[in-house]
Amino acid sequence: MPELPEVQTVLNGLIEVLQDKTLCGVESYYPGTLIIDPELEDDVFPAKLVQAERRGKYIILHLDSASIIIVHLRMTGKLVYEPKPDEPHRHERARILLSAQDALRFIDPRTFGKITLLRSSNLSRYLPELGPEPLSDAFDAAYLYRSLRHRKAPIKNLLLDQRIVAGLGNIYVCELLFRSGIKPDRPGAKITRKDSRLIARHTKEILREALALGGTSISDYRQIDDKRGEFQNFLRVYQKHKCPLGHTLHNIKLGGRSSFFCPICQK
DNA sequence: CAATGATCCTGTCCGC
DNA sequence: TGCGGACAGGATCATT
Repeated sequence: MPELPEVQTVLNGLIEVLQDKTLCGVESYYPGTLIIDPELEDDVFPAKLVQAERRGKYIILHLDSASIIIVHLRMTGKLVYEPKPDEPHRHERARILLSAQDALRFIDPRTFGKITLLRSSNLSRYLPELGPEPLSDAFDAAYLYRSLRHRKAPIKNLLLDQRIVAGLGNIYVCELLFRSGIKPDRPGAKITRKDSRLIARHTKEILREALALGGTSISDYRQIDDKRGEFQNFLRVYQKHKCPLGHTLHNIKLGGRSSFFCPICQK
């Protein structure tokens, strides 16, 4: 459930933690969590972090050894800084080793998360096709209208498609559609120019609000120092029974995801 | 190409 | 009290 605000918050914490640290290696304790590029050079570690960025829900760590670490938290992944880690925790799937015996633990009960270690020049090969960042100028009403006008899938599914816009997940899509007054099952082709403006505006608005509060902590998500985000206190429909006006909410499955909406406020 | 559905996985919750 | 089943969902793959 980490979406753009949660991933960005983790990245911000990671930049703090990795300041002046030397990365010494990666270990994995669960098959499939750590992916190693076959073309990776031999002498990757020790290495310094030279740049850390986020693209959609992917964290991209550029090392000075012409290599990159990509982290994807998926559902339940957590990065936890530990000055003196002992034996791997029950749900610890991998570990990024730092100087002076400290480490970043990758805790992931449901095991969907991935850490990839690759040669820098192969980055495009290891990142899927991703649409524009929702907070960038490229994500505007005109772009959205063009992307949706010939599609008959529900708007909810289309906004979850990372090829259309990168970084949204189930929680924020439910919330931004409520704010936009649009039912989640409306076909993309029925989204007007005016609706596109509402979606673009509310997407940016809600992401900025959530970023300012360190994200939404539902179930497993935590910041790198194990603090919760606070945006869950401002959700209006996700996992709620009534909208802010007191109307009873509906919950339908779209693309296998629960989709909360108000049958009165959303058209 | 577009749309849909299954799949992966385990902690948690619910009903009986 | 215990157990079986439903549920949570991001990305990928298979099918139509």
